[in-house]
Parts: sequence; structure tokens; C-alpha cells
Amino acid sequence: MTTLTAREMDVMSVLWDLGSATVAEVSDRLEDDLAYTTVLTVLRILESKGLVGHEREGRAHRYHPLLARREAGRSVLDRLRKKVYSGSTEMLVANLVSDERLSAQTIRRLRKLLDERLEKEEQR
Amino acid sequence: MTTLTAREMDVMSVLWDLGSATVAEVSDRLEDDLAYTTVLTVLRILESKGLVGHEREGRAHRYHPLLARREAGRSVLDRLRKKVYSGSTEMLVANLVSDERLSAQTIRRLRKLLDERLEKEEQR
DNA sequence: ACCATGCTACTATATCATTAGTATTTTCCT
DNA sequence: AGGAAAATACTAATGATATAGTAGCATGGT
Repeated sequence: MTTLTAREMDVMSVLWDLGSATVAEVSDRLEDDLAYTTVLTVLRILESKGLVGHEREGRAHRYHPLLARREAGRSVLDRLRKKVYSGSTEMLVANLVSDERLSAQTIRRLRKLLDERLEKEEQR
Repeated sequence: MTTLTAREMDVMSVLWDLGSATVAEVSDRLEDDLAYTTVLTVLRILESKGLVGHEREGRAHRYHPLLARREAGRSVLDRLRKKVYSGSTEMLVANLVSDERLSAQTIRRLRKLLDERLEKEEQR
């Protein structure tokens, strides 16, 4: 299972958004003002866990994610559902849609998503 | 913000499910076989963070959650949305409903939830 | 009233997370 | 080619997490 620490998630977030990034680029995008070497250290830890890779680019290293958003999200959601919502996806979603500020448009799109899912489910 | 560690979440999970529990009860319910004192230590840390409280019961202490499921869930979801899904609730939910094994019934209930939410949204 | 048992209080330790400094290497530019 | 600028490699300190042992206290049963 893939568990990211808070800081690791911050860094992965930048890589996901940019596709790939050098240490300096990651450092720039992080909210907190960390030392350059601190960011590098986090990236190396992520690499040692097999969650990012890198290749040379000029004198710098360019890092890219090996772990997909989807995978990372799934492992968090899975745990959240189990531990916080007693295993109930329904409670999780209920909580989610009632807390977040969602536009009518977004809600319609989400409903459509469920409709499509329902069709697939019923034709099995 | 309320950030629970993995183990803290395990323990809170038991308290949420049972309403309240003694150290022994929590210990029993945990998947991992931890020493009694380990569980006690976690509960004391949670108490020091203001997330649980306790009262005497015979010679034991009975612990109860002060942090609600909802709050805990929200803080995780919030972070997840921001960091993993670039702020998009839609992507989060899409990911959620396409990965989880949901029954047709559950999907219908979730859709109903959205419908209700939509009405509220439109009458404003 | 006593004592065995279960519980807490206090303490301890290993590991992981977070942060960053210093030394060294690389490369780009003139 | 040589040097400034910028990057990495290595090292390390601090703090949080996770785990549990030991001593001592309290209480419930007989």
C-alpha cells in the first residue's frame, strides 16, 4: 500500500500538476519556504520508495511521478472509508457533497457520472 | 487543522463505532495485536490533542471521541482534494465511484442525494 | 479487611519524518 | 580553459510516531 506523508504529498502534488519538475521548480511551487536541499531530500526519499524517477537535464535532475494520482487517491480514500466512515462509501459521499461548495453544474455532472455507472452496473 | 496519524485513526475508528470504550475494549477491536500500554499511550496522546475525553468507570477509564467523524473526514478529504485532485471535487468523486464496488442500489441512493442537493441549490 | 488482578502512570527506545548544512561536482559562459 | 553559479551528494540534528516495559495504585470479590 502506498502511504504518503504530508510533505511527500505536497511534493507529489507539484509533480502531478507539472508532469515533471526539477528540484528548483518543485521548491518554487511549494507553499512553505523550504531549503533547496530539503526538497531534494524529499524527492530522494520518494525515489527510494519507487514513487518518482528522474533523468538528467543539463546539470539538473528532472523528476517525474511514477505513482499516479489515481493510485494515491485510492489508497487514501480506501483508508478513509474503512476507518472514518465504517466502510460506507455512501456516508463518505454524503459527507463530501454536503460539505463542499458545489455548483449546480458540478452536481449535474456528478449525477450524470452516477447514471452512466448505473447503466454499466445494470447490464451485467 | 486536525491531522490524525495512522494509528490514531485506528483508535478513533473504534471509539466512533462503539460510541465510547475502555482501553481494553479498544485493544480488542484493533486489528493489530498491540500491548495494552501502547493503546493507552495512543489514547493519552489523543487526549492531549483534545480529540478524546475520558471519565472513570470503576477502576478503568472510559474514553469517548471529542472529534466527530465528519470533522475528521472533512480534513482528510480537503487535503486530498487539494493535493491529489488539484482542487477538483468532481475528479475526486469520479475516481471514487469508478473504483469502488458499488451496488446499483447504492448508486441510486447517491444519485438521490445529489438530486436533493440540486434542489436546494436551485431554490437559492 | 485483605489481597489478587487489572488498570494507570511514568519512562524508555527504536524508527521514521522533517529539515537543512557543508562539501563536492558539474556545466555553462566568456 | 577557467571560474562563477548552480546543482547534487553526503551527513546530521531535531522532533514526532509507534511501541512497550515496570512500578505502583485502586477496586472488586471473598
